[in-house]
Amino acid sequence: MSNKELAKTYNPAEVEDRIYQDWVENEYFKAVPNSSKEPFTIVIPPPNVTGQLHMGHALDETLQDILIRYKRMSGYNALWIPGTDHAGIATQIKVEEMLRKEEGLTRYDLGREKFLERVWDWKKQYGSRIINQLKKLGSSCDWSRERFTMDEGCSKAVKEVFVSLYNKGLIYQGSRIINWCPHCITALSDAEVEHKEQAGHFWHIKYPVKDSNDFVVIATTRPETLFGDTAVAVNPEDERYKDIIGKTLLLPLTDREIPVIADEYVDKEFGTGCVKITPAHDPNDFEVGLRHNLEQIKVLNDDATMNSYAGKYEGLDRYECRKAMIEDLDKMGLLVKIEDHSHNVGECYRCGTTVEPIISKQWFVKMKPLAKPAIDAVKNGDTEFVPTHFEKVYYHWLENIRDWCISRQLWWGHRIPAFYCDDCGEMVVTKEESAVCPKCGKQMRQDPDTLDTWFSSALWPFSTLGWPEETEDYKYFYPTSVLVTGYDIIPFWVMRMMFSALEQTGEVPFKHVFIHGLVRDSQGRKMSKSLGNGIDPLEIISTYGADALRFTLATGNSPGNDMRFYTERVEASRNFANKIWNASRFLLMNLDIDNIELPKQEDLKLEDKWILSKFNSLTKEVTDNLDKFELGVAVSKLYDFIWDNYCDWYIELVKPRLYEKEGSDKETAQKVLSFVLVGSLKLLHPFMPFITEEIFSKLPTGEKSIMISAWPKYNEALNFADSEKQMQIIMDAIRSVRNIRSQMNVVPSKKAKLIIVAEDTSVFENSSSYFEKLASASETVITSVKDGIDDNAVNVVVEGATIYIPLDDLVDREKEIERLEKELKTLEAEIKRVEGKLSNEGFVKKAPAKVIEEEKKKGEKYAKMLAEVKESLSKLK
RNA sequence: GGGAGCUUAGCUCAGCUGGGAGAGCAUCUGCCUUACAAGCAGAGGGUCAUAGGUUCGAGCCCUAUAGUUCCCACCA
Repeated sequence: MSNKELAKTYNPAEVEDRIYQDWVENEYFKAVPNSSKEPFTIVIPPPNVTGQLHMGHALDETLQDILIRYKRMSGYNALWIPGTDHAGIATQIKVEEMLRKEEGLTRYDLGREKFLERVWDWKKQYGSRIINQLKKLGSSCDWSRERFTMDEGCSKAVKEVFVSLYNKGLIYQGSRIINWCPHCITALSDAEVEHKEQAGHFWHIKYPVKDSNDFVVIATTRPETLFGDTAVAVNPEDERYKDIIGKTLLLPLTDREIPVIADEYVDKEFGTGCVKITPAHDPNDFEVGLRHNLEQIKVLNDDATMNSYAGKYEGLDRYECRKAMIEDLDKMGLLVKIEDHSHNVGECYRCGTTVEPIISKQWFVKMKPLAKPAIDAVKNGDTEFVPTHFEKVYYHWLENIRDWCISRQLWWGHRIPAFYCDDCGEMVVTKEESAVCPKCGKQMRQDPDTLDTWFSSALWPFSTLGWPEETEDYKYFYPTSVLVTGYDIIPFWVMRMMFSALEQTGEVPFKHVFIHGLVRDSQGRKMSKSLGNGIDPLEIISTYGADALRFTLATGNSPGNDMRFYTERVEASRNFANKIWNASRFLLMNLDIDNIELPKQEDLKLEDKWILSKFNSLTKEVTDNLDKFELGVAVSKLYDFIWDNYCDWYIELVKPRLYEKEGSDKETAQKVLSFVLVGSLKLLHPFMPFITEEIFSKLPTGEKSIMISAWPKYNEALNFADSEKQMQIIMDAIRSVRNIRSQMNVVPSKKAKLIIVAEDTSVFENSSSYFEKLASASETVITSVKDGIDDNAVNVVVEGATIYIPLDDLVDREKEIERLEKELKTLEAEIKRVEGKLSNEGFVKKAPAKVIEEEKKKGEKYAKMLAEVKESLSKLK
């Protein structure tokens, strides 16, 4: 196949990898600081190394790549930094699972060091897998800058931030109620706990009063925490329990005695009005405990089995214990009743295990002082959310935030840079690898815990640019331009990047936060492994091509909204790619010019001016939409323009000119076709990079690659409003003729004469070929007089003209009368509406002159058309 | 208990600051017209959730209601 010829259908598999390779080899993705250009920077939301590409990533990366490619073509120094996240818990769980399945080992069998080696092996394998998958999508990341949250630079940033926050008193160690996952055996932050409605029970249990036959009844949803009770509380205002305050209760199943205390916290109306207080296992009880100086008794081991405080139940799992003790309480006559009760239960966001609130010594970030500037930065517009309503979510989180528990009892992650002296108990926080006790000179032991994986993610926008060093990259590319991410991780990530950046760099990390929704299945369900309803983006790419996938994800979707994904939509996208392919194929078959340039103004014919003018405004609109993050709107305008205006109308209109042997008309048509195609390809390139590049390479543009070519600019000289309007009338006329012919069941092969009687014949000047080509006209007469037309000719009325089609032998009189009467009715209704509007005093007084003028024109137009229709009807009858 | 989003054609969704409702798919009719049947031409189909309000004018702004989805929340 010669260089110019294209295959009949577009085959993405044949071109994508080759083109991507080419881009990489030419280093088109690479960005280096250059003070003569304005930077445009995006850092990728780093996918987890555990994962593989799913539809959510595909959407996220597609949107980013569209923005990056658009800005790169627009002359910005566009940098897209790729990378992956070590994903502390997620990865550790995966590797532990693998070890257990394949080798029957636990991490403890291997020991910390060996285990970490295995995780790094895993990371090498899977981290590169996801990077390769990103490339399949066409992502134009600067791969020379690929980062990992645990690489040297990021680790350095983590230590820097930890130490600095610690020194400022913004990081502290303390014993608090935290969320504990007994499966992952680690503390979790509030954000990592998902609350789910669960059907549970209310167990009503008698606590006997000491030296009395009396008892109080408490209601609990977690009876097993009874062993940690150190008081029962009632509301001080509660008349029912006034005289019991201060008395001592015998805690069932134990030999402990606990007091009855009074505390405002208790709601008289809820439950029995008596609350068991378990300071070590409930955040509220913890607070009550502090107020009343109660002992904190922890009854659970790290794996949620009962400890020795549970007496004979020691060693049982929390739920087994619950079952056993309830049976025993029942036997003892202490169980009053069991009520059904649905309540929210916290689950680990990684493994789904029910989380236990447990008192534990952990590291925390003090949030209040950090939250304030982060709120202000959005309030004063330094960072803007798109769409803006997500700012509310953001504010809500930050305004109600509690201290962030950052320590994790995991091995995989950034080790907390705190060191302890086993001899004197001294603690040192330092960036150094090791520490010697400043008091007794002994080698210190590093904190075994690691940091929340989001601690390093929070630094991502600046740690990836070399911070804390004042690198050229950092100075030039920071702050970044836009962050693209799903609304589901605003609290995990966006918020934390905001306050971290403000605290560390004194600047917001990005100017815009572009939020997208979730990709759901065809029934609107979340795609998930357990449901098995996930659609693999790579399979879609191999069947339909990356461009079709990207186009689908970018189309019909507005910022922040979820979208449904189904293959019929991808097929439509693939068909669009094929349409462009064939239009280009057609052009190449008819192209004998060797450069792309605009013809001279005087050579332009009506249709040329029309398409150029349309293209010109398209350029403006698409650019405008992209600047406003309206990617879905932009891409559908491109679709309509290319398919409808360019292919279905313009190409058809100029075909006769192309088939001429030679001449300026032919050459002009070729030039306009090429110019508009190249321009359209450029506008489309961010959305469909591969096919646009492939076609571009076949066209005589003299440029090396579309991805580094210049973005089209609006050009006032190409604004032909009059031609657009004239063409519009002609197109309407053509459609009307087609419509009539179709209604009369006249096949296209049956040509018929057209007589166009126009008020102003210049509107239809030189339009004969259009009608012959597109409206099956055998010949077209354009006249201003209505003489000599067969009374039986079918006619159609358009703005400023009536078109007669002598189809005598073919016409069904009855049908034609019916059609005209219908037409008459609609016109009358229209006129009535316009008249009603114009006779409305309020409208005439208050509406803008432009709108009134338009209505008046419409009225005149309809009146003329109505007269024509009436005349035809009277002739037929 | 708070908060947010959604409700537009049979289905999935667009609709930018208020000025006569659109697309894709599906349906029906006719076309293999030398770029494309993954195509071309034509057609049908919508009291824009409901009820009020503001306005000369509301799918769009305001209020309430219903349905739906999601987020947040320490009522044991």
